[in-house]
Amino acid sequence: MTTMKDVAKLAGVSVATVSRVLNNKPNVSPELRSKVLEAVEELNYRRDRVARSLRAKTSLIIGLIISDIRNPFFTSVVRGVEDVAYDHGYTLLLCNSDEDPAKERLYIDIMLAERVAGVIISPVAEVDNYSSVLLHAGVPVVAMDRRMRDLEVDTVVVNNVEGVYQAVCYLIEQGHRRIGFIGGPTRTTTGRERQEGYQKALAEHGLGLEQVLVKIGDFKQDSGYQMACQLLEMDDPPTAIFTANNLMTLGALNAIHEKKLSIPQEVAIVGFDDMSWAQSLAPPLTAVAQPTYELGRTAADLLLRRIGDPNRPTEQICLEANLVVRESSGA
Amino acid sequence: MTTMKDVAKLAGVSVATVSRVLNNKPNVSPELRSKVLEAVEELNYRRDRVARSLRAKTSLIIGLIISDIRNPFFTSVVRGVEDVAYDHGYTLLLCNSDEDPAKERLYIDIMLAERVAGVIISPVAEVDNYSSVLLHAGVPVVAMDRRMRDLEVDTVVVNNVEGVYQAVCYLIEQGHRRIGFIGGPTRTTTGRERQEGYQKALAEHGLGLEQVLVKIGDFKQDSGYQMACQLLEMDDPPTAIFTANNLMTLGALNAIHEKKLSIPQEVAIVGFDDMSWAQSLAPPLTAVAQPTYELGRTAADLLLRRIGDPNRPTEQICLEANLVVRESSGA
DNA sequence: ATGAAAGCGCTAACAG
DNA sequence: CTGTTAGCGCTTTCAT
Repeated sequence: MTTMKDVAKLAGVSVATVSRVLNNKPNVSPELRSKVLEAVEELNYRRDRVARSLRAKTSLIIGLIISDIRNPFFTSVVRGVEDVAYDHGYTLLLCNSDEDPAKERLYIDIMLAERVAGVIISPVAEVDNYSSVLLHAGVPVVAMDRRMRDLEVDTVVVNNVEGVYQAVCYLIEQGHRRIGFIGGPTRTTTGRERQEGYQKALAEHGLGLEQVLVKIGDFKQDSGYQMACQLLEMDDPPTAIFTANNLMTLGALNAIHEKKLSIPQEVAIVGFDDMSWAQSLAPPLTAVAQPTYELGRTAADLLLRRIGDPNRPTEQICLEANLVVRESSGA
Repeated sequence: MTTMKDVAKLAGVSVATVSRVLNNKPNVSPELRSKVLEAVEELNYRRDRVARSLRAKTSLIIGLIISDIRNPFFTSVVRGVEDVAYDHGYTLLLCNSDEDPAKERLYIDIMLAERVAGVIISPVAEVDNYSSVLLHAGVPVVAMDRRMRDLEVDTVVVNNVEGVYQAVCYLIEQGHRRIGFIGGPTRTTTGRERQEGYQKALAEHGLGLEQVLVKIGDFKQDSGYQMACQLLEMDDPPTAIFTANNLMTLGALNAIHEKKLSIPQEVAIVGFDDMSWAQSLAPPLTAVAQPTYELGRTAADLLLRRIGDPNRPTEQICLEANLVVRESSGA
């Protein structure tokens, strides 16, 4: 492995000069600069990022802590983050908290130990967030998809309330009066805000909130299935169901198919999060589309901007979601 | 930030002893060990992984280079890798080569610069692989999903030939004689092997290979759509189509739906890779299921074993795929 | 504008 | 069994 010392020797300069050139610092004469660059080329020198990180007290790594890497929603988000990071020379340290606070904590400690340049996190819970240790250590943090309470951080989320509100209004306009809701954990802002959108739509149309129609799942496929079964097995089942994320939608669809109910005639369904296969479903799924890739890009942008200027005021960005009407919601 | 020096001072020992305790080295008396542990606890000390990496010449990071993070196939694979890595204290440096050799190269250089403990890669191409520089630098490498030629590395792949063979045989048994094939890039082993399975099935049933029925895409959704359109617009279109990965299957389905052809009556379809939404499609999709999560776990296992013993003979593992028959392939 | 030199926090000889 | 010490490769004062 060639080091800066080798480069310096070949170029006939000091290591300090090599470092200056490599970091695009001023105060290097053009001649020496090109000499160094030549030597770098000739030796095929690759700067050691670990040594750089130790000395500079920060790395070229961005930590990304998400709650379920298997969810296609996050996949697209990760891609957005990666694209921006790549353009700026950063690489991603990917962590899967798996909705587990202990795992999230451990990963946050690792972020610190790896001296990452910053962290983008989709927090497991809204409060009691261990992310504060990152902030105290001076590590930039961006909350993505889910907000964090009591913590002054840059944030980018989707307008969940409005997205669900639109969808449920649409169902009501289609004539539905009993609309089941399969939500996510209330410890997350996404879980609570989506439920809020549901309640808002009902209230504005003078429909009472029936607690029995509200089921809370865990954003995973199986809970969508379980909750849908509960709804459909009621004496007076809902004529429509809204599912608060993509995986639970899939689970609910399985339940509906299993019971051989026709969509949307016997039960209509609208899901949060539009996926690439939504239009190939039977029937094509009406869904609330969120700008997933943009969410990732925006989070990375916010982080990079804060890394560049740690003292700028924090920013809260809310991206809009929009309803894509297909056939599962009724004619 | 507290350092080992602080811990040593509080525990009344030398930094060497602290290091020994933290690394579970022998030759430390139980008393000192517990004293150190106490001090670590009290100071809430977190070892600096960067300094450790610089000195130890290796990090606790595993590099993961895949070709498309947005493909749900890789998502599940990543999860498998992550689970194993997490259990062993490693974290993942995630890189998305995007099927771009230049990006793959750049990421490989970064792996070296970050002194990763090892790299799991799903190579963009079978030959001319830059991964050799990793090997030369002594960095353990595992090829995953796709093989690398001319390079002696641990490898874990899926039995593509057999998987496709089964599927195409099934279609033939259903009475199909003209079966279209939408394949992947021939620079990848997955692309070539899946085509091989198709040809093998035809040959064994005495059916000639019609080049006009073989279309090569790029494993992305749009190419599945384009190629399916080409097939369906022929004067004498195939009565069945096999698509060589999940995204192209989605694209082909869109083409079929657009042309209002009924599945499987007017055209049957079978895809490679079984996804969670396959059974919710219209009609439920017959697919070749690969053990994606297991693929990731196995790759991580192989890598960890090589890190533990760099001189062990390389291992080639082939996981089996199996056909899941649903309705899209005909009665 | 350039170079010499002092560490960043840790591990691993080496010495005792 | 324990401590002292010499770096790992780089960035960054501080002189010049």
